[in-house]
Amino acid sequence: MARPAGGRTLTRAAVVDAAAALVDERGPEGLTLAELAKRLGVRSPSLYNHVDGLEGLVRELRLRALSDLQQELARAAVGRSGRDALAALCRVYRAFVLEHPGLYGLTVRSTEVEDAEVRQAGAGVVEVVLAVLRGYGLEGDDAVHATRLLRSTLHGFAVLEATGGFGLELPVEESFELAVELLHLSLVTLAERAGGRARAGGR
Amino acid sequence: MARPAGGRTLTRAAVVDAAAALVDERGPEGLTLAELAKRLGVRSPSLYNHVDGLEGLVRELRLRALSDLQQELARAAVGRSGRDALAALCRVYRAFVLEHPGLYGLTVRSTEVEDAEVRQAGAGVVEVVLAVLRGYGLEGDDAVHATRLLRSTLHGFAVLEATGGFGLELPVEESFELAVELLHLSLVTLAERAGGRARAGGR
DNA sequence: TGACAGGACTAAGGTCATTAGATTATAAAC
DNA sequence: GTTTATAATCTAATGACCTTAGTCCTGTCA
Repeated sequence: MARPAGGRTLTRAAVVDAAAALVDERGPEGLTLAELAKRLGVRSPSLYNHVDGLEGLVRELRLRALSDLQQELARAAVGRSGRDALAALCRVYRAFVLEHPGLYGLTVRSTEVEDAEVRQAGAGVVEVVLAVLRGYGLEGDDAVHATRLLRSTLHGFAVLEATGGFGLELPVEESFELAVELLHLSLVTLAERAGGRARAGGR
Repeated sequence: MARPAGGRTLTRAAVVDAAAALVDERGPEGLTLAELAKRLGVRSPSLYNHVDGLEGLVRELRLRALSDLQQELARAAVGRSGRDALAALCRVYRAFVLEHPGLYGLTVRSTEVEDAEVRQAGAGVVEVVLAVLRGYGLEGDDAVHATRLLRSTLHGFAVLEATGGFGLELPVEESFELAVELLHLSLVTLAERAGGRARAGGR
């Protein structure tokens, strides 16, 4: 049988779906074309008809992760502003990483080559964060600084939690809510300062 | 030649040294026993005399990374307190990750198995952070929450920066200094609240 | 001087990614 | 309805890598 009889053939989306499930289940090490093919009931060379090798597959997963994350963040932020928006954004971010640790982990891998599409997908996520910060009255350089801080905290917290980095008995939930509150405070402070500078004549 | 003539033989430390250099240079993907052996002028099976396979080597590197990081953090924090200590700690943390991205990256890998030694090495790092927080008057649960926040921010910032996650022209340096300042502010706020709760009778 | 232990080697097996070439089912064209 | 083309699958084969088993040499110690 050189081609399946049932009329049904594999599709790129199906491959990426299965790969996403696999990497979340087994981690980055467990993401192999061999195992993926086995799950799809196919031989590994067949995957090359739908995906450009392992590297291409990872790229595909990265794009999907960023796109999904952006979508969820946007849905959480819409209709809210200020502290509400921040809290919703943070919680969704954390939940995403905890639910899709493997997929999210691929996001970070150093982009050796300049990949415009991946970069743009990343920019989409940043855009949502920026929108929330606009609710604090932050613009320009301050907004960029704040975005970096926010992303750093969220990324760091979620990754450390997902990899078991918080080894204590104290509930992680509380730590997270406190972190969000302190972030809110920081953003308010930053916005006030920026406002002060503006009123003083932009110096 | 089944054994080198010069009387000089390989040592575990030499293997780990070379591995650390390799992973910083080529990233986690580039860390292979084959390449490592080549650099050490030896065949790959010979490495098994000094290290327990690739997995054992990674474990060794993880221990070294945590130990080195703890040492550098401790040296930075000693003799300082409060904001000075915090700033020094943060800068050293960031510098460490930027100088040893590959080595540091191994630190995070999910510890599937409960490895007491690795966990203890991680606890050593946490200890230094806790010591700095004590300078803010933070103790108990609050100190743990604060440690989590601090580690999250530092980890997130450094990793995002090291992997090229901050793709803009705005200087990362400024963002970092601002983040440290806002962290300081958050810690002060948290300490004040804790003090207030204590004076109110522990409620 | 002779045994022994440490450390390097060769040989070999297994997993994986990847390429090349053969085969066939579906779909389009006639 | 038959023919042709395309697309997707397969088998076979190569090369990188990790790992184990077993051999051999060198330095040390009794």
